[in-house]
Amino acid sequence: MVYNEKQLAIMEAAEALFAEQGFNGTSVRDIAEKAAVNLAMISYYFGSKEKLLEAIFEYRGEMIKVKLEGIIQHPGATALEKVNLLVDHYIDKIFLQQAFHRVLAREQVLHNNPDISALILKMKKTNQELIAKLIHEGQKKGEFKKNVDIPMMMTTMMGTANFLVTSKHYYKELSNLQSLSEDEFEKHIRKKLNQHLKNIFKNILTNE
Amino acid sequence: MVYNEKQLAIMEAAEALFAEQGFNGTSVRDIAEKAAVNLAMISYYFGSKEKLLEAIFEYRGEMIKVKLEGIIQHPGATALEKVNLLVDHYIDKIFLQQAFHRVLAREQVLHNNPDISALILKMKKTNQELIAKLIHEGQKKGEFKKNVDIPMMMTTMMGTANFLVTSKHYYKELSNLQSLSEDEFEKHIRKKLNQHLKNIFKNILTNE
Amino acid sequence: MVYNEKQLAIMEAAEALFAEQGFNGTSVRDIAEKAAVNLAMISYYFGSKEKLLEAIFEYRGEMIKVKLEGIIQHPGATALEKVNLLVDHYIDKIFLQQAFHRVLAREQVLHNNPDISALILKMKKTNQELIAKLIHEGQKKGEFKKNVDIPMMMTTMMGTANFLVTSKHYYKELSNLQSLSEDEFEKHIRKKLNQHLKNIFKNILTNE
Amino acid sequence: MVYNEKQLAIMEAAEALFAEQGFNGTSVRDIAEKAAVNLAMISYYFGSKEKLLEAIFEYRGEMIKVKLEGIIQHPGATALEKVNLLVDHYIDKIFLQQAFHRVLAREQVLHNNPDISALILKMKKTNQELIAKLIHEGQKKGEFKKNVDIPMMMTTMMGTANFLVTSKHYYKELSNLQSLSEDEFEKHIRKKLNQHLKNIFKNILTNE
DNA sequence: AATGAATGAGAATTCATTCAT
DNA sequence: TATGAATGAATTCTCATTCAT
Repeated sequence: MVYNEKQLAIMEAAEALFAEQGFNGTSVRDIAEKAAVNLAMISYYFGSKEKLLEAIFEYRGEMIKVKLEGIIQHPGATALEKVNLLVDHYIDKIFLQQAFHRVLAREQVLHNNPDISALILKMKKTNQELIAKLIHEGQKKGEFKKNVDIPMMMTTMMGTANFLVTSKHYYKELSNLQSLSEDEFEKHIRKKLNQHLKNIFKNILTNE
Repeated sequence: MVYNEKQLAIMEAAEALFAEQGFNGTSVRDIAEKAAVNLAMISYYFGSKEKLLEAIFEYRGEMIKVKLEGIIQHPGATALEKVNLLVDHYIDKIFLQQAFHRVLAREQVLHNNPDISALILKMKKTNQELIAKLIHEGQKKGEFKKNVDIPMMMTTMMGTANFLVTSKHYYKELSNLQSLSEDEFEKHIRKKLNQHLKNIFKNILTNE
Repeated sequence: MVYNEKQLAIMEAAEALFAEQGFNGTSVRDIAEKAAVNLAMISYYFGSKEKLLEAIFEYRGEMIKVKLEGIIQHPGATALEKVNLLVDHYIDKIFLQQAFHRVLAREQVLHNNPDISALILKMKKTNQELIAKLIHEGQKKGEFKKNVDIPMMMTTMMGTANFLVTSKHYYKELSNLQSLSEDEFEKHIRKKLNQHLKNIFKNILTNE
Repeated sequence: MVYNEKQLAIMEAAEALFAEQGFNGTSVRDIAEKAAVNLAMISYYFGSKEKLLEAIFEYRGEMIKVKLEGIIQHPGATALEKVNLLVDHYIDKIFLQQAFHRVLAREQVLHNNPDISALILKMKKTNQELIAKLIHEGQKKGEFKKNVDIPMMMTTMMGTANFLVTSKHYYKELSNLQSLSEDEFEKHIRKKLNQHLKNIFKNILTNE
C-alpha cells in the first residue's frame, strides 16, 4: 500500500490526535482541521474513522517489521550484544513514535474492533518471533540460560517502556525532575531506561 | 465520602464499561442501563460523566491507600520479604480490580482532565512513598544496595503488570495457551508474573 | 399501541411529506419543522426514520381494518348491495387518506424494507379476506357467478382508484376539466369512479 | 436525440436502479458502478441526475409513441379487435418494460419536477388520443355505445395493469401461487390480466 | 472526450444534560 | 428524592457536483 501526501498528512494528524485524546475523543473534524484537508477527504480516502485507524496500524506495523528485520541480521555480534541492540532500537522506536505507541497502548486495552486486534496480534507475533530467534541463537552458543520465559521478558521490556512513555509526565514529578527541560528530561529517562532494561535482561539471560 | 447503594451501583457499572469501551466510548445511557437506574440519576448524583470518573478514581485511590498502608507495617519480616509481600499484594490488587486498572491504564495516557491527572499523581505518589520507605529501611539494615533507582523499579513493576493484564488476551495466543480455561490461564500468569518480578527485584536490590 | 399528541403530529406531518416528496426525498428536518417538534424527538420516539414509516403503516393498517370490519356486517342487504357499499367505502377511504395512499402506492413498488413489505401484505390480506367473504356469500345465495377471479377484481378496484388518486392531476387536464375548482373536480371524479367500479363489478359478478 | 453506447448504458442502469430503489434512493455512484462508467460521466453527459431521469422519460416516451402508432393502423380489423390488440400491446409493453413502468408509477405520484410532469402528461395525452381515435371509429361504425368514459376506461386499463405489475409480489402470495416459478407466474398473470381487461372493455364498449 | 481528485452542503443519528413535576 | 420528557449541539458519513488535467 502506497499513500499519497494527503493521505499521509491525514494519518499523521490522526495519529497525533488519537494519542492525545483517544480514538473516541477525536472527531474527524479535528483530524481534517489538523491535517488541513477537507472534512470529506477522510471518508473519501479511508472510508471511515475506524478504517483510518486500521490504516495507521497497518502502516506502522509494516514500518516496525522492516526496521526490526534489519537488527537481527547484524553481523559479528554476540547474542547478548544483539539483545542490547534490540533494546536500543526498541527504545529508539518507542520514543520516536510516541504518538503511535500511545494509540497502541490505549487501543490494545479495548477489543471493540477485531480488525485492529488482529493487526496488533500480528505485530506482537512478529516482534516475539524475532526475539525468540535471538534468544535461541544465544542458547545454542551457550551464552544464555536454558529456561528463559520469553513472553514474560517481552512483557517487561514493552510494559516498562510503554509505561514510562505514557506516564512520563507523572514520572517527572515523582522523580523531582521538574527543573529539567523537556528535551533534557527525555534524554535522561531514555538513558535510565536503557541501562535498566539491559541490566534486567542480562540477569534474566545469563545469571544462574 | 460515603456513597449509597445506587451511587455504588452506578460507579461499578461505569467502571466496568469504561474498562471495556473507554470513557468516550461509553454513554451515560449504557451506564444507567447497566446499573439499572434512571438516566437522569447520573447527572443528579455526580453532576456529569466526568465527575463520575473522578469519583471512581477517588474511591479506588482511597481503597488502595488503606490496603497498602497495612502491608508496610508487617511485623517481623526482612526488607526483602516485605518487598516480596508488596509484589504479592500489588499483583493481587491489579488482578482483582482489573476493570479499574484498565481504566487507569487508558486514562493516564490522556491529560484532558486535570482533576483526573491530579488524582492519578496523588495515587502514584502514595505508592512511591511506601516503596521508598521499604527500600530505605532495607538499605539502612544493609540488606539492599545503595544505588537503587526506585522510580524505574516501580515503573517496571507497574508497567509489566499493567501490560500483562491489559494485553493478556494477546499473551495467551503468543504463549500458545489457548487450551487453558480463563481461570487456569489467569492463575498461570499470576504465578509467572509473581516469580518474574520477585527475581527482577531481588537482582536489582541485592546483586552487586 | 397508543400514541400521544406529539407522536401523532409527527406521524401526520411525515405522512403528508412522504406523500408529496417520497420517503427518501423527505428529511427528518422537514418532518420536525412541519410537526413543530424538536429534531431529536423523532429519533427519540420512533428510533429512526424507517421505524417512523413502519409506525405509520401499522397505525393506518389498524384503522383500515377496524373500518372494513364494520362494513361486512351491514344487516339486511343483498350481497351486491354490500359489494356496492364496499366500493363506496373504499373510495371514501382512498380519497380521505390520499396522503397515506400515495405513500402506499410509492412504497409497495419498492421492497427495500421487509418490515414494510410485511405490513403491506398483511393489510392486503385483510382486505382480500373481507371481499372473498362477501363474494362467497353472494355465490351461496345464487346472486353471483361461480367463477370469479377475486384477486384480479381487487386489483382492478385498487389499481383504478389508486391510479386515479395518484394521477388525478393528469386526469384533470386529459379530461379538459381545468375550469373546475379542486373540490368540484374531486367530487366529479369520485362520482365517476363510483359508477364505473360498480358497473364493472356488477358485470363481473352477475353477467353470464 | 441519438444516444451513444455509454449514454444508453447509463440510462439502462439508472432505469433499473430507479425502479428498484426509487430516484432519491439511488446515488449517481450506484449508477456509475452498474453502468461501468466513470462517476463524472453522468454529469458530463446528462448535466445532472434529474436531467438523466428526464432523458429516460423522453427516450421511453418516444419508443412508446412509435409503437402505438403502428397498432392503430392495423388494416382489416374491427374496432373491437383493434381495442383487443391495444390491450395486448399495452400489456406486452408494461411487462417488457417493467423497470420503466415502476419508475413511472413512482414518479407520477410526485410533482417535484415540472419537466418530468410535463413529459408524463405528454405521454398520457398521446396514449389517450390514440384510444379516443379507436373508440370514435367504433362508435361511428355502430360497433360501440355512444356514452363511453374514455379517461376512466384508460384509468382502469393502466391502473389495473400498473397495480398488478408493481404489486405482483403481493399478488403471488394472495393467490397462493408461491409454487410457480417466476416465469410461470408472470405468464399466468399476463393471461389473466389480458382476459380480464378485454372482458371489462367489451362490457363497457358494447353492453347496453 | 474523459476522469481522478476534491469539496460544500446536507443527511440521519446520538449525545450529555436540563427541567418541570 | 427521583424521573420522563425534551433538547441543542455535535457526531460521522454520503451526496451530487465541479474542476484541473
